[in-house]
Amino acid sequence: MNLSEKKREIIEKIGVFHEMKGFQPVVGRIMGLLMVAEPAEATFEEIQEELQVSKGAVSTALTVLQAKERVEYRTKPGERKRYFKLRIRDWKNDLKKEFDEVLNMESLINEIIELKENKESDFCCSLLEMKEFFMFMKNELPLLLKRFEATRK
Amino acid sequence: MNLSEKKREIIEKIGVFHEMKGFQPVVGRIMGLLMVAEPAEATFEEIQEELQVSKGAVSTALTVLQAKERVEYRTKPGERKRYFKLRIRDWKNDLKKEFDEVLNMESLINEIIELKENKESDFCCSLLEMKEFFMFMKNELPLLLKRFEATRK
DNA sequence: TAGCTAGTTCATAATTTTATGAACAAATAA
DNA sequence: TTATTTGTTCATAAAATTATGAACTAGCTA
Repeated sequence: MNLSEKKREIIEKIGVFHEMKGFQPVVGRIMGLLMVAEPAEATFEEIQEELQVSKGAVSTALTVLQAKERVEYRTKPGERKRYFKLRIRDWKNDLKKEFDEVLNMESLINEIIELKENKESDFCCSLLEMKEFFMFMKNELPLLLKRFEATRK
Repeated sequence: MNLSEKKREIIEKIGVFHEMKGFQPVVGRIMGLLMVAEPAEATFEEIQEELQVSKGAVSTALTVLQAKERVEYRTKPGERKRYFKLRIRDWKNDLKKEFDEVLNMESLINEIIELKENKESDFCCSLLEMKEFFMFMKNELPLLLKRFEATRK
């Protein structure tokens, strides 16, 4: 493999980025590695050597990544090694999931509003405004995605 | 204070929600408490009693929340106690910050693309498409916010 | 059959995060 | 002045997360 210093830095950066999203450190680093690797795949052994972590850690992380549908593998004829790669072509679906998650906050906000005895308070007015914003976004985000796709034809 | 069972449940729910965003447990619970409290504020002591945590934990968490501009306090004449409350009226600014953060991914994607020797690969094409999507969103999200505000007049 | 290769599993160790509580500070009250 | 209230700070404890490495499995290969 033998990556450049620059690539190693970016792996760390991508790693931290994914840690912020709740992934374990090794999981994030693997995503980073598969981002900068060229071609964009790596074997179990290459991952282990490049990231300097134990077999167990690599195995666990790859299991997580496959369960979350972020990584898949192919094999080559006559070889038993697996070549792991990011399912990056699914990025639009992942994004839709993220949108949904954020927008599910609307139902949480609703629960809070329902509990409030005084719905006229400043606080409650802000909550209502937030709720309306999320309803608005729920509508608009899919339209935005469609418009983006239209620009790509 | 003496909150209902339902409110305690929602505090936990909001707490977990914020843990997912990288906040410490107590920090998340305090945001939850200040969401459901009526009126929407609480003293140091009330927070400590309601959440059953130590003074140190409350103090540290409130420092974090104030540093991140999520919480502020007021005092009442003749009282030394502070009444902490969420700066919920700033929610639109917080949202803008979150938008920016997500969209900063564009520069990270760019760094990766620049490093690639073969820019014709399937992987690189997906990266380029992602990059274009984030550029598109960078443009459209502020417009969307404006349109939302227009509906509120 | 025995010996590799390519991983998986899991008890335990190392590390990091989070919470505690005692000692302290600063302001007010008595 | 001394006591009380309202917190803060920080060393240490407790808990949770993460990584290790040895033992294992399953499929080839010789």
